[in-house]
Amino acid sequence: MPELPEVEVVKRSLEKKIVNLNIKKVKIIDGNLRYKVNIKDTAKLIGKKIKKIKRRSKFLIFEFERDFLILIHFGMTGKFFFVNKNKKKIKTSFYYSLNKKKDAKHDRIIFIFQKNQKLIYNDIRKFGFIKIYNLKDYKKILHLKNLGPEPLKKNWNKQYFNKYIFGRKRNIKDILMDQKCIAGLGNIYVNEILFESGVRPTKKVSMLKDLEINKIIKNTKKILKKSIIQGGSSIKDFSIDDGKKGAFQQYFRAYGKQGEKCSNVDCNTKISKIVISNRASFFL
DNA sequence: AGGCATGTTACAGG
DNA sequence: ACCTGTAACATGCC
Repeated sequence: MPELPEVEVVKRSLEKKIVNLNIKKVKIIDGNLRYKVNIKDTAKLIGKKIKKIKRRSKFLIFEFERDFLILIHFGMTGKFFFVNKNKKKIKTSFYYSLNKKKDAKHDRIIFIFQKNQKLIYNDIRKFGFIKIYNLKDYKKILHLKNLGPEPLKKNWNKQYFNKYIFGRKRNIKDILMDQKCIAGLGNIYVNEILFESGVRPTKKVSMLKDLEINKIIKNTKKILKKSIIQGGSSIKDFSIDDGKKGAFQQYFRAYGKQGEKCSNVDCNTKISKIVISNRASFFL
């Protein structure tokens, strides 16, 4: 799925397209996402205007006037297409085939606005979800309740991290993947952050040196910021506005690089791949 | 054919 | 109650 940088890029793209548009109709083609989407729920949105789009971790939040909000998670393969007034279809996310017919096969939910503008939620594997909540229940949303700090905010810092890992026995990779510790990282960025920091993913958090912790904190921010500027990563194919592609994948130093020579100066070691907690991990 | 894939969460056991 | 590890979800690609 989209990790934090990709979701942020989608958020910025959608802000320019759908804020202040009124929902005229919601079409459910296949509501069997991670959580069932019902007509009864989507009917509440008819006639409502999207006032604001927010991001928390890998979640997107559309806020409507007064009463409702929708919470969106892309799972592994969720994405949006926006169809504008000229019927031009613009993808705002990643991971799809180059075959348009195949693509349309996975359109799941369609939000229709005035003048035939549409926002299409497309999801191959259907791990993603769209949930509707009352705005007043914001604080009760379980998905958001237990999330750790945003990596780009000040509360992702050494003091917090030291406190979090104190007494824990897990390895650093699992800890960074854990959304309760830090929200928004996934397998790709955790691999990149640890590689950049020179810390093996298998290292127990109790064994981390002060210097390593500093590097991990600093590189989290550095790598995520750079990726957002680059328009996120595109593993399959990814375009934001007007078919521009995310470009951060060309800066990957670890993810998917098994067997390749390390990119550090004067380093001839090949990158190896192992599986940790069922996820591929790349390191020296 | 079998393994793998950018993720979350329900559940079981300590 | 907290901490940790594992399986499950659905689909396509190599």
